[in-house]
Amino acid sequence: MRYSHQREAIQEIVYGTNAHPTADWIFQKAKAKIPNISMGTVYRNLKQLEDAKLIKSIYDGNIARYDWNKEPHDHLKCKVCGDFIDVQLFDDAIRTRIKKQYKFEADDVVMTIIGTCHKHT
Amino acid sequence: MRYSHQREAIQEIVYGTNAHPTADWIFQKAKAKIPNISMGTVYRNLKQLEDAKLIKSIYDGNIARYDWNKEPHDHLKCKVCGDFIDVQLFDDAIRTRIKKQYKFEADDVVMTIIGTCHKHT
DNA sequence: AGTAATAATAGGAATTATTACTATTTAATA
DNA sequence: TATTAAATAGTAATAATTCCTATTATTACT
Repeated sequence: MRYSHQREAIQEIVYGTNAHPTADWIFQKAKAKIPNISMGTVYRNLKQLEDAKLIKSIYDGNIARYDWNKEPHDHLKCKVCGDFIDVQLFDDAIRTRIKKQYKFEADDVVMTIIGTCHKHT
Repeated sequence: MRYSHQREAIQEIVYGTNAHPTADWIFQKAKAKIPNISMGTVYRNLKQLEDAKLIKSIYDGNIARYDWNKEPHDHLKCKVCGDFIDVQLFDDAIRTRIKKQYKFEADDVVMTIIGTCHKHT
């Protein structure tokens, strides 16, 4: 993977927030630094960064979000403000047990708790 | 919600499979019964059926699938054949504990294990 | 049964997220 | 510095879903 100014900027943007940004949010931020960057560049680089295990993608309903946190973890999704919050629900032992429990070669456990966060109570 | 022939057909299709069908799959099946049914009708009715708690929707990556199984349960997703399999990973006690563990009013726990099913080993 | 009110429909246009294409630019390196 | 191929900008295309509107069908009320 050859260096590119655009990819560096995109990576910095993802690494600089806990908000689990969408491709469009990243695109808007990137335009501040590189005014004529294009959406295709954002998507291509997000995919490359993910392939290189430098970021992870998660689906929030039907849209992709990106996360610098590569550790196994889960998310709380607030249906009021849309916030996506990192949580560690299980230790690795339980996670491993889940993977072994079924006749299934498990790679990844994706878990999201949907509800209302403390800001709206 | 007023009766409609189309909605009845759509509900029967969802209730008649364990395959967690997509809107398009349901549309194809519905056309066999009602040749001029339209995609908008399928989506509108799936939403109504979900609002009426008669079906549930789940996201498989970025596409919606529909499920007649309204009980709390999780899914194994096979990345080879795309199969989506129902599993009961936790008992209700654990599910309840998860909901209480965070300062978060939790409505639903969405969990999917991604990997390879027994057919490909 | 006949009619009025309005929910639901078909068909198609619009939207949103994402991917694909292509001529041009740019980073790596010989 | 010249060469080469990866990366880019800009734009077109695709896929899933939602929206719009004139027409149709169900229900409620005579």
